[in-house]
Amino acid sequence: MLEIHKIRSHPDKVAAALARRGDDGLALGEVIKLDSERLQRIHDRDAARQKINELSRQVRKLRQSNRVAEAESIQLESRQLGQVEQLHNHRIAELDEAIHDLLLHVPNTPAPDCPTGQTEADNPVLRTHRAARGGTSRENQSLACEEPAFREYQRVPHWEFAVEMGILDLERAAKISGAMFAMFRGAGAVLARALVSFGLDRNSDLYEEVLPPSLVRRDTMVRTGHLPKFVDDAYEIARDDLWPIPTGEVPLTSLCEDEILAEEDLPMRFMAATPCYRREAGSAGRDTRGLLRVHEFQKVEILAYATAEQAAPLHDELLERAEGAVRDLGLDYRIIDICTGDLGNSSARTFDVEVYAPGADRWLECSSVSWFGDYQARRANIRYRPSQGRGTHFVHTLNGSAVAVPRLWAAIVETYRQPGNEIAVPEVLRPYMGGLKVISVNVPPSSAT
RNA sequence: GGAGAGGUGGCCGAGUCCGGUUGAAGGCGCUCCCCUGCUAAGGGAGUAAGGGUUAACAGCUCUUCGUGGGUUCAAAUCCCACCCUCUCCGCCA
Repeated sequence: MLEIHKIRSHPDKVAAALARRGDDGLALGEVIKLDSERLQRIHDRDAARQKINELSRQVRKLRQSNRVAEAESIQLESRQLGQVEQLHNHRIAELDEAIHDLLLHVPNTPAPDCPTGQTEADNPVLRTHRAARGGTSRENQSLACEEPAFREYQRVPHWEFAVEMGILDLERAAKISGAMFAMFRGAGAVLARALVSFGLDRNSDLYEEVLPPSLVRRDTMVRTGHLPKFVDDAYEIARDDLWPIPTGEVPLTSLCEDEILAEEDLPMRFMAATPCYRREAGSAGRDTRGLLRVHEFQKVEILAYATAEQAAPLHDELLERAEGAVRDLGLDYRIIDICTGDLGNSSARTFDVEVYAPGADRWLECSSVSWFGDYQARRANIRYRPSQGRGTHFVHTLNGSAVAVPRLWAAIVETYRQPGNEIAVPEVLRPYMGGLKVISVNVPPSSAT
C-alpha cells in the first residue's frame, strides 16, 4: 500500500506515476478527500480527549478532598465531552476503513526506469539465451520459434509423448481432482522432486531454507496483497477461514510481519519449496493443455528483505539466481522487462524469465522477479531500525521463483527428448536422480516375487 | 475436542484481588560521559513505537500493557468476545 504522507504531499507525482500503468486515479482522489476530513476529525478528537484527561485529574483531586458536588459537575462536563469524542471516533473508524479499502486497491507506483506500456505486447525482451547444443551458446540473437534449432523429435508437445511414456498422468489427475491438475509418475515424479532439490541446493549459499505452512490466515493473504483484489484466484477453506497459498511469497513475506529488524541484519534472504494453489478463474480455456497452467504445483521461491539502498543490486542478484537455474538446466530462455501496464499490482519493477518449450512451441513464464519497494512491507508492517539515527523505516521486499516445477518439467522433457521416446536427464539433475541419465517408458515396479 | 494457567518495553520482571501523579518499579542489555597503570570493578546520564501539529527525529498533544469491544469523570487494573502460548486429558502421522 502506498504511503498516505506521500499521497498527501505529492498527489500529482503519485497520480502521474500511477497513470503510467493505466490507473485512472479515481481511488487516489477519493483517498485525498477522505484523508483531509480524517485529519480534521483526529485533531478535534484529540482536543476532546486532552480535556477529558485534564478533567479526570481534577475529579481525582476533588474526590480526595471530599468535594463531591464539584467533582460531580465536572464529571458531567467530562461525560459530554466523552460523547463528542465517541462521535469523532466512529467517524474516524469509518474513514480509516474506507481509506484502507481504497488504498488496498491502489497499485504500487512503478519504478522510474520501468518501461511504459499498456499490455503484455509492450514488454521489451531484454535478452534471449540459446543453450549450447553441440555448438556454442548464443546470446541475443533473434530466435524465431520456427527457426530449425530443434530436431523434429523435440517438436512433440509433452502432453502427447510424456503421457504416452507414462511419466505424466493427466487423465487420472483429472479423475481425482478435475481439470488442470497434474500427476507425475515414476521417473517423471522423480524429475519433479529433483527440480525442487536442485532449486534449493543451488541457492543454499546465501538463502536460508524455510519450510513454512501452506495454509494461511485471511489476514496474511491481505498483507501480501493477494486479497481482497484477487479473491477469485485463491482457494478458500471457508470452515476455518484458511487459505491455501498461491505462492511461497505469501508466508515468506509475512515471516517478519510486525517485526522491527536491525539494519545490520539486512539484507535477509529466504527460500522455500512450497505447493502453490491457484484457481486460475480468469484463465478458463486458456493454456489448458498439459502442464501449461495447473491448479497446484511445486515451486522454490527466493525472497529478500532489504534497505532501499540494497534493493537494486539485490534485484539483479535474484534475477541472476532465477536465470542461472534455467541456464544450468540447459534450456533456452529469454528475459522480459515487464512494462508499466502489465506490472503486478504490488510490484514496482518486474523481470520475467520465460523458458522455451520446443514441443509446445511456446515461451513459458517460469519466474517473475519483482521489487516491491516498501509497498508490501507497509501492509505487513515489517520495519528496520537504522544503525544511525532514530525511528524506523519500512524494509523493501523482493522475490522471484528459483524453480517452478511443471513448466520447467515440460520444457526439459521437450528439449531433452531423444528419438524413440527417451528423455536425456540434464547433467545438473542427475545427482538428484540416482545418477539416472535417460528416462525411458515408465514401467511400474512389480510387486516383489 | 475437554480442563486449567498465562500474554506488561530490546530482554527478564513488579503492578491486576482493593481503577486515579504508572508509558509503566526493579534488574539485565545497549549508548554516552566520569573515574581508574591494564583488566576487573565503580559513579552519573540516557535508552519504545505510531498518529496530529511543526521547518524540525525542538516543543506541545493523542494513542498503545495480546487484539477488538464495553463500563467509568478516569482502565495495564473491572466486564465480554476473540487470538496466541504453556500444562494435563483425549485423538493422531
